[in-house]
Amino acid sequence: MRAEGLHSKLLAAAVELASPRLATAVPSLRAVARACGVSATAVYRHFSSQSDLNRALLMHIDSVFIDAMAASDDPGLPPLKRLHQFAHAYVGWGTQHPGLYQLRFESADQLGADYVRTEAADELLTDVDALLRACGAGPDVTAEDLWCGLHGLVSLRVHKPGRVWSVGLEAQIDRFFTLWGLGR
Amino acid sequence: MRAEGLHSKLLAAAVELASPRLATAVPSLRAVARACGVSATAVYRHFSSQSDLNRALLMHIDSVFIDAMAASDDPGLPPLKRLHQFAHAYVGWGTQHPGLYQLRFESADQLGADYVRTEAADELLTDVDALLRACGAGPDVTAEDLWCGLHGLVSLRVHKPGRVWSVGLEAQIDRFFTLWGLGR
DNA sequence: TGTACATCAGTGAACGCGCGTTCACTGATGTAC
DNA sequence: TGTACATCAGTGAACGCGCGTTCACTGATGTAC
Repeated sequence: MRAEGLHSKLLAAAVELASPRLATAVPSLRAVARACGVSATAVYRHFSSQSDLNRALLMHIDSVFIDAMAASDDPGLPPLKRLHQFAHAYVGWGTQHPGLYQLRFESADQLGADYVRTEAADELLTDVDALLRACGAGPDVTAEDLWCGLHGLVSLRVHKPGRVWSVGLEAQIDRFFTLWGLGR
Repeated sequence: MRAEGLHSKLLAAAVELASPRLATAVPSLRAVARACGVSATAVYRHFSSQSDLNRALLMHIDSVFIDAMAASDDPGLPPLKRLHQFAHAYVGWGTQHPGLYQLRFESADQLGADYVRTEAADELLTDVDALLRACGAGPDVTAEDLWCGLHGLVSLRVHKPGRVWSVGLEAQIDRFFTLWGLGR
């Protein structure tokens, strides 16, 4: 097994363990090793401690998230269309990877501060804000507001899986946009 | 020590342990016993198992939440005023008891389904919906939408305590209301 | 009123578990001469 | 090309920890006669 091989295998296993609904916290070091069919001590060849592994996991999740957002964007499209696509991609990513979403947006600060490099996410917010301006959104609609709104949608759906909602998720997003004066 | 005494002391200790930011999960049975200055086995006189204690804790948190909402309401006020008060009370409760908020709205389903009796919360939603109608809110603004929006505000603030927001929490609530056509 | 007894809320020791971490080790790979 | 050696990614045994849970127990309180 090549050195690089196990390193990324461990990270991938950690992501896979954290991904589904079940994950209430970061996966244990031993669980990650087990998932790779490797002894617990082998992990220490690649990460100096559990918190080092956690840090790597959270950074990895962050880049997975950023990549998903970037992949959903097409700068050639009109701003309003791009905004809609961002929103749906954000909500889609969250609901498809509830465990990762939870770790990225609802746990990182508990697991230890400054785990997540926030520059990329902040850039994203700046970009979205520019799109909002380009769409002629009112001064009282910021990327932060949009983020809060979308987060609320994702978070509640993810945490109340049994609940029956009176309106579909996609439709609810569109309704938010309409209220913000950003209807289709 | 009277029997009833320890029972509620344990519950109160569990709430206190869960309340602050630190709480990443439900407090352990031993930690609760320790906080009451009592042996771990004493807990079994009052709760049949850890999950029984958890269930009681979550139900207790739910009633604390419902009580806080009820206390903030004054049926004598005009509907719009009542809506505003509900919103601020909801967000205030969440940010003042982040650990409880997290357990009530972002963990319950992970800890074991049907822990929380949802009737009271559903009633609350129904009441809020009635208030929205009474305020002449558009058909595309439901209590669910309001809940999602407010939850997004609370959740992100609670989970990103270090983040600097471009607008204060109270102002952001009012901005949401304005967008919904429910300005002051 | 005093004695015998049942009740029951508490105790402390012990269990097996998964955890993070350490330690001395093994054995394959790569390099120096 | 062959031999000696260093490197280093892996192993398994062991540690101490906090956890939930069990067990036999103690000692105060309340009741029956």
